[in-house]
Amino acid sequence: MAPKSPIKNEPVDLSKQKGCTPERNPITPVKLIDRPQPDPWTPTANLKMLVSAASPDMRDREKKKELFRPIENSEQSDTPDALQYDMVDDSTVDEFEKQRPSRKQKSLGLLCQKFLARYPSYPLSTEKTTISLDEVASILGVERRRIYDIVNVLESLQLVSRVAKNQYCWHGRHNLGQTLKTLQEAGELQYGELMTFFQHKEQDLEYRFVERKKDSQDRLLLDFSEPDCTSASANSRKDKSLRIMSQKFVMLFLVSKTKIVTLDVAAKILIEETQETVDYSKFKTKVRRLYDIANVLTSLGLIKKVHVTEERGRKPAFKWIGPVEFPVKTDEPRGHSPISDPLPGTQKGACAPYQIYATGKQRFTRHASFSGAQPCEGARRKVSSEPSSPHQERQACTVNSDDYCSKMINLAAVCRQKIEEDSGNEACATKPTLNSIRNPSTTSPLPLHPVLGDSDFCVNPLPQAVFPVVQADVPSLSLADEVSGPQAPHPSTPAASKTENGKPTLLPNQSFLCFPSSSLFMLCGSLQENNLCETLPTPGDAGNRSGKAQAAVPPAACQKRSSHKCALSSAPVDDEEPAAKKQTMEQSDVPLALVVPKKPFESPVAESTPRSGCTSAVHLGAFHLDFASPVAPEAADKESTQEQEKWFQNKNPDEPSPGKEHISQENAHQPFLPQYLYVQPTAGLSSFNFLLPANQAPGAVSLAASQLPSLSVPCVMVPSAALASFPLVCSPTVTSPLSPVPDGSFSAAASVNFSMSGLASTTPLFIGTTAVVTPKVSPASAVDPQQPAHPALHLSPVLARSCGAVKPDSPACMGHPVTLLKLQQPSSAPLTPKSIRPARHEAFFKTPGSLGNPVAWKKNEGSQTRNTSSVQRRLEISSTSPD
DNA sequence: CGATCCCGCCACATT
DNA sequence: AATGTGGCGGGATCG
Repeated sequence: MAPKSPIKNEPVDLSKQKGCTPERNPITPVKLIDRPQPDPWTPTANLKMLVSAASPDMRDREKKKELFRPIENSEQSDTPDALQYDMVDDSTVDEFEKQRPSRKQKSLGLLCQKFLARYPSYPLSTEKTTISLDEVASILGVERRRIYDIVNVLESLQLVSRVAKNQYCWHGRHNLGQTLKTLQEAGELQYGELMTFFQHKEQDLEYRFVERKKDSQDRLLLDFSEPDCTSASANSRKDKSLRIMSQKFVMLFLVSKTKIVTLDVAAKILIEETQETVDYSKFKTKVRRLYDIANVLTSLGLIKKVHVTEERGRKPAFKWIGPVEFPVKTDEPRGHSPISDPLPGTQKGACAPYQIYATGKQRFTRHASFSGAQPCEGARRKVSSEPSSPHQERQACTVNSDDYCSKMINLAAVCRQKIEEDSGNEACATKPTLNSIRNPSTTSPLPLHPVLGDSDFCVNPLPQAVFPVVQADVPSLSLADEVSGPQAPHPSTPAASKTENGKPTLLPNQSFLCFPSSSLFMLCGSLQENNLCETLPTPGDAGNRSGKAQAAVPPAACQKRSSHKCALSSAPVDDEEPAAKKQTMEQSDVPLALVVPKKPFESPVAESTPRSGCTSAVHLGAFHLDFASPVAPEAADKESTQEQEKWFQNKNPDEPSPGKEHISQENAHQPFLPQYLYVQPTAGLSSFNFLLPANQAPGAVSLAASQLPSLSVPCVMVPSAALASFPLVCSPTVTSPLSPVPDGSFSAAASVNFSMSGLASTTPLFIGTTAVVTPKVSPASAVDPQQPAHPALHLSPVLARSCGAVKPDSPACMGHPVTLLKLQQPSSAPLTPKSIRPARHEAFFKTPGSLGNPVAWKKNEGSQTRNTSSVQRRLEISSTSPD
């Protein structure tokens, strides 16, 4: 085997440890050749070579479809093949060149495969494999930096853990299921609810993500990190974004119904507050990182590349092919649950180990698992970091509170200002920007986009498919099940169909259900729960309960980790405590979404289609688009890039974009709208456009109750999550109009409402057409981190109340949620979305139309029609109450 | 030309 | 200060 195909060898370089300049000249074959030759071949080296060589080849082959998975077991097997290939290929010099380490050969994905090939997927529990970064780097012939990329991702999934300085401990996939479960739970908690509920789109998801992201993400991260790597926690902030991003990214998949996530969307979601910076460049950077992560995940056989075709075009996306939900959390683990089918390939082995694992320990509580899981590291790091914890924790409750708070505060301040200013004008638009910036920013998908956005949003398509899908998925989760099951069963869909003209599906969407989402529970606290349950038909009480439990649990779990930190985040959550409030507060965001579009679980149909990726994919795409293109109105023409940039950078074309951060505020201030306010979010991606009727003043609040019902529908369309954050003011008038807006109009909506009245307390409302919003942000005034937005679906009642009543301090939150629920349900049929829906739809449609916004609207309309339908729009209201 | 993403500078963290 | 980590984004490749 002499063949050391130089080329290949080169990369490999047995030689040495990092020292070897890996390849500064990758290209030049000569050098390559030289290097390799000189080196003595060690067995390892050969292996390396082989592997490296093979990998590419293999990869190519497989590439066609799936990625790899090949290697795992077999280093050996690969080798042979590799050799052969090499031999053949290499035979000639030319070939060398060819093969020369093309980019592909150097790809992170390939590198990761090589890396993984070195270790058993399911190592014996007893043995512990330590990984030396330097060693691996040298073996694989890459710079250490690259290894970090791989290891960080693996660490996020707990496949490895850092033991010490250059040392990592290989755990293998034993815990993978657990980890994924945990992530799923975490994701659900944070975003999940929405997601679940919302079938449609990911918009929701996105929103949620965005919104919540901050908090939750952080939390999650913390949690994980703590357990695993404490360092993270200890580390400061910066912490390994890659790790965090990886977890978040995975969470997106796990929470996603479709299991398909486009890069755009993911990037948006992941962009955290970043506020200021938000520009396009940031987005690009995020995308780059996602590619890195995706490559590793692909190598792990957890995802695969796919393309989502949208109207506009196809977007790159990734589909989760790893184990899918672990529906039941608890039980599954044990047996082997099948968590799923893991990978298509052979991997099955995994299962076995899995089982074992499960048996072994921790599985009980998922939470526990986390915490328990990593021994080594946790210990180490934690120790270090811990100290401060108490302190932090406290705040933690607030969670990130600092950040949050600050943000909130800022927002509030901004809002106020705006309001004031606006007041002058009258309309008060709030400014989304702030929020957006901070948190949510990322997301806002705006409907407005000329191009995509709306339509996507609207989701025309989705409706049917989506729902079904959702349902299907949802069930898996206990919460979901509960909720959905009971409530919505059929109604929605059918009803929907009826109602709407053409789109039945839409209806479903539109209709909202009240779910007792986990969050709800939380929010409601004990009180709520009951109500909820009652309201909802819930099929199974148990279900509900479970739901609750879950809800409660998860957080706890997350937090659980021994670490204090965890506590922080989770703290509120803990079931134990009565402090429902706290929880609520903290999570407020999350839970909020009370109302959800219904989904008929049961409908078989839906199930059947569940995954239809297409649909979902589409949706996603749409979302993406939105995000991406948020550009919207303004930039429509411009290139995408530019557009994007604009978005990010410019908030509004019209408006000057101030500086980054502040800008948003400024924007808010701006009086723009004569009639409507258009707000673009600065923050990154999200660009939202809001149109608010200027007319109404904040006073609108009045609407409240009475309007509620009606309102819900009409007014606002808020696409992005971002919106959520913003406080909106509705104009009463608008609402009233429920009427007619042409559907076509798009999602965009008009929002309206609210008066935040002042803002003082301001409760921010969010209205999402589709989505929802989670208003985490909302707290305009108060800003508590906690506050939660409640997603009220309906907003109406809630809103009204909240608005009116809203008091920041008061625990309104709790109340709100409840209210909401009631509202919907009140009708006996919660479901009856039908009746409602129609109205809403119209309203929505009309609204926009009526609103007519400027450019944005136009664009939107043109592009799509959002369909009203689509999403149901939910309004969410967040009341922020604060404190 | 857009999608990917390698490469390695450089800042920050840890030792 | 040295070394470990890893954010980040320019710009090369790929398709």
